[in-house]
Amino acid sequence: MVSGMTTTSPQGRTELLRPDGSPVRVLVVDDELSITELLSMALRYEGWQIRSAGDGHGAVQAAREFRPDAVVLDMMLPDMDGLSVLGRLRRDLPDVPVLFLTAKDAVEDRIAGLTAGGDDYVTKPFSLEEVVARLRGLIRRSGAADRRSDSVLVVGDLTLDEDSHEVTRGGDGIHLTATEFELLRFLMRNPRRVLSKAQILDRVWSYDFGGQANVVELYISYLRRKIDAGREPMIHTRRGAGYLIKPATS
Amino acid sequence: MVSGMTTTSPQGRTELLRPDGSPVRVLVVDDELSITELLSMALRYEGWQIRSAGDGHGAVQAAREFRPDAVVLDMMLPDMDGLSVLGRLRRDLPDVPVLFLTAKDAVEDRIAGLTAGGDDYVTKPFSLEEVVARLRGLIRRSGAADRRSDSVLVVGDLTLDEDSHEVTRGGDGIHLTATEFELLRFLMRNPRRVLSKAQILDRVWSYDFGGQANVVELYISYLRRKIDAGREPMIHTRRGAGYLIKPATS
DNA sequence: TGGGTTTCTCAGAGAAATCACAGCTCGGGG
DNA sequence: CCCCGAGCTGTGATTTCTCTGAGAAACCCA
Repeated sequence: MVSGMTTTSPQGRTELLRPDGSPVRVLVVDDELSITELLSMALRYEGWQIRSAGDGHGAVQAAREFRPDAVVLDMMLPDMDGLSVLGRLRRDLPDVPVLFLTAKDAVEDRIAGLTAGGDDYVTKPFSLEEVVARLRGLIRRSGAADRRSDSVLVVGDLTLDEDSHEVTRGGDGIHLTATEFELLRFLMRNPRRVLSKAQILDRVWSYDFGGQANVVELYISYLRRKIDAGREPMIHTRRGAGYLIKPATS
Repeated sequence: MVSGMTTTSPQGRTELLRPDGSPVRVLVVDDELSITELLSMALRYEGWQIRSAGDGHGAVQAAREFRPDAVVLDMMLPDMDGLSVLGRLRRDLPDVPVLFLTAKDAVEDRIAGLTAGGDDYVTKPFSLEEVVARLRGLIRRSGAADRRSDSVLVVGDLTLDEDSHEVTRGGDGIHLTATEFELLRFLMRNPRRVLSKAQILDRVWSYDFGGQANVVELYISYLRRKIDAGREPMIHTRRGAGYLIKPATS
């Protein structure tokens, strides 16, 4: 394995690697076990190496020995407030990018200041696609990952830019809402693979979504109107199994 | 012998092996003995090494010493809830993929996040083919077995892709329904082997199927129309014994 | 606060898949 | 050569799945 290249995950997605070819390391800090579990699972699936901590002190200690390339940090920890944790993390790892997890009603301007340095944040409850995407962005921009693997997904004549959120089909710009964008990104990250409605719901909707399963059908319908409208369809239904996206010409 | 390759079993099926050539290990956890029995038998038949447990504590202990490559976990256990079991399993085996078994009507009540990490689930009552297929997928993707073993079954000029659910014969795409797909997959995983109607019924239909036995004949008929239509037949009847599939040229 | 946008529920229409049933075919033993 | 039982397949009823319109509620930005 050549050092610092991108390789292909079992899903056929490209994954980030460090310059020496070892997997990217991410530290997950949250006091709710179910959240660290959820995130660890999802991030491991990206091919990353994960360590988790349940409080501020654990986080600082773990950071010191694990030396992560990125940190996911809940702002509400039992023992220390988020800013203190951040300060101590930065003492050991000055350049590590941090993805903050905050409650929806948290003070926005506080966060705004924090993310000024290139960090980012998501509000709870989040969707896994969102967390993974932001984290990928942070790691990519921090330079921890070697290849400036580009942020554009391409399937056939359809493109999706994860940075600018621009989507085009056959050169024409297409406006998508946030949810539509997340759904399309998930599909495009798994081209030619059947994704069940349950999988989609798990990845694209927030982990506490308790609604009707047919939102997936609904959003697939929206996407088709925008992406496939009057063209060779790229989004296909596998009745009883799920949906998949693939280039029109095949 | 290259490490992590696939090899051919005495039956002619390709089976997953661990990098060191030893059989894949699977832990089955369910409190209903009939279910663990059923699964153990089916999975042993795959050439895998099986251990089973009837409750959460047993599962955790078994995982610790057996060190399985995958776990089949019923979400309804007498002593602990599924998430706790999962948490403890993950503490010892951070990367082990898990196939969850859930009641059909429990689907709404939050499977959330379960499939998030690349794990998967099936609802009870399940068909054995479904369980085996998902488990194979999980193990393949987890990297416990050879990563390059792709997901395409080939018999003669007939191919079946377990990821995209695409089926082709002589290069032509063929559309199959969910049940037809499962049936063909079972046949193709046992090429040149006679499979009795009872075996087929047991593997492809749910274990609580109570219908007429001639559904198998019916679906064989459907399959023939689609894959043998006007070609050298690949699906053959062994009167009084069952059916088998084999390459046309032989 | 107010209007446009987005998300989501609900429900009905329509399509597709599954399966029971029944009559027909075919192969092989006597 | 006939008969019987196993296997095949057409018909159609029923169930299940999917799509989508309509509208309510939440949200966002000015």
